[in-house]
Amino acid sequence: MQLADVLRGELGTYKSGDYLPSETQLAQRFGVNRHTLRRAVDVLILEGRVLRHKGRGTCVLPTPIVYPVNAASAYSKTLSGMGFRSEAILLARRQRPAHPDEARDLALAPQEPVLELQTLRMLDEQPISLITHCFSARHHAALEGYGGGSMRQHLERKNIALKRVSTLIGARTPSQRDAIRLLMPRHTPVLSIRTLSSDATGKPFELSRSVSRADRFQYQIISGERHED
Amino acid sequence: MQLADVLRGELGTYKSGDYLPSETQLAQRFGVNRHTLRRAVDVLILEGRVLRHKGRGTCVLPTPIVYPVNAASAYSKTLSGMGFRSEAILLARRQRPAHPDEARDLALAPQEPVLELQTLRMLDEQPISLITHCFSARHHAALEGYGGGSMRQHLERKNIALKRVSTLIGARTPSQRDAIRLLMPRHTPVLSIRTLSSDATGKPFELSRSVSRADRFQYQIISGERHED
DNA sequence: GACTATTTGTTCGTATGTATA
DNA sequence: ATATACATACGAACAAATAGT
Repeated sequence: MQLADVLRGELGTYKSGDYLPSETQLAQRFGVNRHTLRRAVDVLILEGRVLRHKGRGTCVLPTPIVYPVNAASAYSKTLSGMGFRSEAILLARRQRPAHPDEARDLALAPQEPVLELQTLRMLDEQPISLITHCFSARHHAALEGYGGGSMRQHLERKNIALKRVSTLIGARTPSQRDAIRLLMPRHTPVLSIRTLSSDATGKPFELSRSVSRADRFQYQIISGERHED
Repeated sequence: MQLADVLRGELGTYKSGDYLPSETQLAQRFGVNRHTLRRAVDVLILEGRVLRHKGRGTCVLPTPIVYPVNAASAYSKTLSGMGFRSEAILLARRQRPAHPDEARDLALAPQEPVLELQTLRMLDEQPISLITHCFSARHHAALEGYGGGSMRQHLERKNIALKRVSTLIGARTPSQRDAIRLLMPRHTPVLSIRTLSSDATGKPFELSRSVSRADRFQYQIISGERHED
């Protein structure tokens, strides 16, 4: 822990992307065994400050900034208002049969086809959230033109106004796939948010599941306002 | 990882509270070095399944169950309605000068005294949340009789109806103190929730900060209803 | 209370495998 | 093809906490 403290203090002398001196060199410099040094670096990895690459070295990660995200408005609007470049990239679009719980929440027949869109939300060039939107395939026309950007804005252009019905917020460590796509260590917690939204008629329309880096993302709710996206 | 899988599979053969065979014995049985065995056990510790005690051994923890908590009503009510014994224990009560951000949120003069109450919320004998309530010391009379149980109910008996103003939800790993009080490993994420509530006149009254085991607690928001505790 | 055996905690030395440049 | 750097494993020793005598 002492060694980890020293190393953590020295991280500021590197630029993000820099590689630390090799384990052998650092171990020699501090007069400890390479194992001992590795265990100290393990702490920094658990904290998400550095990343080890076999055969290459240990590189320094950018210090994350925490962005509070207001639940009352769309992601993009809040964030761009704060002067950050917000971007949403469409990663995948596919059609598949609904899972039992999806069918229940979206009021579909079991196995009825759903349209699944997966987007990656970036903030200041840094991945923040991985969002999976799930709609009944009946609505595929409304989602035809979507190729990234704000999902809510896109639906508004199609004259569909969504209203949040329920939100479930939890935290966990990311799956390996999620960790890779969010460029984060597996040991750093993520906020996992699941929302169900209905259209103007009150019928369930969209089920969204998102995974967000908790070290860069906080969920804010201002009461009195309605929270939508 | 292979060894960890084997060990995890065998955990079912122990009762919670049992101690595993010693590291030397297990290492010998699997034909690996003690280090290797320790690294496998590290995985189970990270998963929160076992706990190591120096000089004593490695004991098996009870498998946690996840209880969804509806944010729209008081903790206690929702949970007791589900048939779980919910309990809130008063850990500490003290008066101290307000921190700058507390003074800001509660609209106090800098350094003005605040009353801090810390409670531990248990569910089925298991610690779930650690809550720090913070009030202006001017309200000490209203909190005189409180010795545990639902804070909201207590204030209602004093004719104080709180209204949630804002909620900020994040996730992180617990501090050592928090991990100890929640009887959880430091590597398992916690939900950290910060709320500001005002009284009927709209003046800020209570600032609460809570830390909850994310493996046993989820935050649910049902729209349309007001979310209060 | 002192002593001893047991068990986990930590560090070192050494060797070998594997990915990368 | 080679050197470098991280990944993994083994063996040994000692420290520190615990439990029992």
